[in-house]
Amino acid sequence: MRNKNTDLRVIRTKEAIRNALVELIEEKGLDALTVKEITTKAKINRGTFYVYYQDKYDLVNKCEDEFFQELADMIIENFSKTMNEKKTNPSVTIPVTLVVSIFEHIDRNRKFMKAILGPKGDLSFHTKMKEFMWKTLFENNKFIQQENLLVPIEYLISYISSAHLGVIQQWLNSDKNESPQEMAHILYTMTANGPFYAAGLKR
Amino acid sequence: MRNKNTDLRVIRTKEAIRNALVELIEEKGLDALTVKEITTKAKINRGTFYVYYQDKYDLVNKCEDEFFQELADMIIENFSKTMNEKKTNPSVTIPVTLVVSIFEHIDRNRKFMKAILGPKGDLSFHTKMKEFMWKTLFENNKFIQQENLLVPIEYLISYISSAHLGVIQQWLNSDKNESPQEMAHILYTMTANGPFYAAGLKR
DNA sequence: CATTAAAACAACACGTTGTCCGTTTTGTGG
DNA sequence: CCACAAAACGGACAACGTGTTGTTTTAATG
Repeated sequence: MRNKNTDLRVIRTKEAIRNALVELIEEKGLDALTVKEITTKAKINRGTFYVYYQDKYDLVNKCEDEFFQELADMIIENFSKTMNEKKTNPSVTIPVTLVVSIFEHIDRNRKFMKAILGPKGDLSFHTKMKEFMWKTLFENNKFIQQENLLVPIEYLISYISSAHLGVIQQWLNSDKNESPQEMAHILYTMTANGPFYAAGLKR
Repeated sequence: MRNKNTDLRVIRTKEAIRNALVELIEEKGLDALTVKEITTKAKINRGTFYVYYQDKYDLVNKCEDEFFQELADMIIENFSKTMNEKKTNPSVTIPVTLVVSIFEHIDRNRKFMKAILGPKGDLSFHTKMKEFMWKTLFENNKFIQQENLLVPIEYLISYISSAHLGVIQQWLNSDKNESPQEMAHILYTMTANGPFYAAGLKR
């Protein structure tokens, strides 16, 4: 019995397709690129593309889903690891190490992320990212007490998740390449104390 | 000599095209819709579309540019008006009334804005909005002193503009319909004191 | 009501799409 | 190392949207 997932030809073809996709998104945008262009750049037969994907949107969705699956797996692993560290060093806080891990995972997929989150990328991925951040960072915790809120919760959610996504996009486009640790600290400074504080307008 | 801008047929045709565009963005998204679908829904001949627009992207760009032009005009008017009020009542602050006016202008174009900023809208418009907000709110002012910054300025910019855009999107999708005044206050609370403060986590 | 521009109509070549074939190449398990 | 299943190929197909053009019909305006 042969295995589709280990056949080198399959791996090679799929990789070529995905690399071509990322390049073409950067070059001319997801909307404008065609299946024909993908297969030409990937140097494969156009018919072969349709063996693995229905169309270009099926392709990007599968890439995106894969990213989120790995991210979710990583977070579960990170969570249990942090809990163990907490036993010996109780000062470790989960959210901080979690944010660092998320930035590390984004960094591992930097090319893809830069393309898909860039100005010619996939709008629906933005929404997926915001939803994912919200679910992961705020679901199942007791940080937010409804009765203490000074603003409607849906605006608080939108504010934080959009702000974080915006910072991630900026990070991907910057050349300075701050470390995941630095990025987590930057985000914490602005979210905990407010952008005005971070701008030096308040104390 | 006939005037293209007053001929009722021209006005009717252009309006039908733009209404059809908004509806189709909501229905199936900007990427997926075709010129043929626009003209069918607008009940005009497909050839007529090309008299006024090169393609669907030319159409959305012209709609977007029109929105920004009106917004810019409104802001200039609002600015001089606020300066006059300031003479009799010095407590009036420019940024607050400006944000209120911006929300009012978005509200006047609510259908279009909801579609174009929605999950199937135009990604490049998001960028345009962030750039516009930044230019309008922070250009030519001395709010931010570089030397006082606790985080790199580009991340501060990205954080604030993305957060604000996210709140606007949430507002467009909500049914509760907060007033522009309420929205300006909500945004101020979160930006001045920070999201954590707005969440009741700090004092 | 006559004038004249706008809109409708029809037909065109062109490119992409998605889906077929049958054929050739190639990696893998025995 | 070899046989073979599977993968990749090359080509063909109808269907569809695109952008353009030339002609006819319609309707706003003075």
